[in-house]
Amino acid sequence: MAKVTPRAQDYSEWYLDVIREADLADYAPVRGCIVVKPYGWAIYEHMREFLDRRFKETGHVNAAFPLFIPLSFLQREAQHVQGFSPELAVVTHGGGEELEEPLVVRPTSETIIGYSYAQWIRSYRDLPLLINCWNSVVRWEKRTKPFIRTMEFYWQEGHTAHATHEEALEEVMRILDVYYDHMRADCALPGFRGRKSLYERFAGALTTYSVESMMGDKRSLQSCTSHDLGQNFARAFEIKFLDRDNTEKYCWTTSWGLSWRLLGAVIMVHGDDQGLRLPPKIAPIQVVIVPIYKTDAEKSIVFETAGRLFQTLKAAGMRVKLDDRDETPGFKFNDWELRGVPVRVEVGPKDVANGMVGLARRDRPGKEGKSFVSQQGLAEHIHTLLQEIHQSLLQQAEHFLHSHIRECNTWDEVKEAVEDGWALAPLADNPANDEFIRNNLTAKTLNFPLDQPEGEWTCVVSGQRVRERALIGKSY
RNA sequence: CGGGGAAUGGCGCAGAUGGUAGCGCACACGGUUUGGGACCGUGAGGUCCCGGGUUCAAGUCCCGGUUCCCCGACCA
Repeated sequence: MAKVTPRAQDYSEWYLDVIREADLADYAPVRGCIVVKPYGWAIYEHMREFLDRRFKETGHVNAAFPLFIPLSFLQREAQHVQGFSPELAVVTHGGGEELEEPLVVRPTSETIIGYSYAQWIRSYRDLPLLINCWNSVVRWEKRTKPFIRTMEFYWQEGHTAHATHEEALEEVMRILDVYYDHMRADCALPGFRGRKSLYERFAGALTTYSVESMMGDKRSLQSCTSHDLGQNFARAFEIKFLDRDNTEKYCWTTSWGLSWRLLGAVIMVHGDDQGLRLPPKIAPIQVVIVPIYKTDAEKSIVFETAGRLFQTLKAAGMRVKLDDRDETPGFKFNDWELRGVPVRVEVGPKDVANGMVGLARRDRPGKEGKSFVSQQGLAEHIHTLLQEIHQSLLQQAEHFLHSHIRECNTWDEVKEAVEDGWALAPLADNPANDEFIRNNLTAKTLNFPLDQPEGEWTCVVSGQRVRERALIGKSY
């Protein structure tokens, strides 16, 4: 009766099965694109609300910029165009006529936003300019996977301009922390903040920072990025300001993004053989109440209690659903487990008589996660339980992550480590080393974690003395 | 973009040797059920991925294309 391929049997099949069975998304009739169904979108919406709040708390405002970008804009920044050219969707015709200048469907908006910023910014008083956009972008990807890599994907992209490099750097790190906190506090996803290697940095950036997450198959997912763009885009788009000293200077800009791929990470990190396991904060339904009855008489008393509990939990601010479908309890249990609902409340005739309810927590399988508790104080109880479930999911993921990272000091150790996780190894930040890794392993440099042990070691590739270790692993 | 699989009802699949499609689940209706994916009966649902070709006849054979999955290269 299993509808979901066991995770251990075929991780990729399992992932696709969960997406289908939990009703998150469908394939679209266009290659590499997906249709996100209401349940999947609801999760994304919650993630978005939390992030948006954090952006606003740190002084950012939202705005919108065009989907189409003149091709020439992309070409103004040499590295940028080189990096993105292979994956551009280009519009050459409109209204039945060939366009004078092709329009690019935005792969990211640095260029078109740079154009506006150049017009908006005149004085140091206009800085910093802190804008975020919720939109979708298009990249002509060769190989796609729902949520993880789609040709069109929804995300947010932040773009800021500052008077000094120091301020820009502060912004880059502030956002990296916003992402990191969002991942942990809202999505129960641990990860490593770090600097991308020069080889892996964003096309056009001075430095790129990322959070790397470990999926259930021990491959890495770059969950988000925050870029120090230096003055590269400011020079390309003439984003200048008159400083206090009455001299004209180029701005220092940043950009940063987090996409719906993070939802893919939530599925991959927390899901199990029963299906999805959602962190309570982003679960569209946090508590489901399943009534249990045989006769009509039982039905009516059970529903009376279930309805009352529903109102109580709702009034306590929880997203709760009373499942009144005409299905057997067993069916409903499995159904909601598949959809990852964190807490299930079971109300049967015995419970009504005893003033109790059955409680099942999704983070623990089977009987282990089941208990019976009093209807008195149920809201408080579940409120605490939801927090516990969040912590438990985070801890499980963290344990998995840390137990699959190995400190390595030689190339042979790295080679072995990436077969079952990530290596943390001394590495010189030189593109030649990245290429060596990519050419000799099916792994790559993930990032140089911000938290580094003190010391000096020998680079596992070049033999140089270095003071930094990099995470190396297979990745999506 | 290279290599390998695959495409048949919503989902999962079966359809040697060519003869005009079937099963399980899901769906609709009726009844019996309901504390871990209930059962019986009745019923509805299919351009067999698309386009050509071979043939009296194509889900099946041939050619071309599209999409999906896996492994690489490339990228959030």
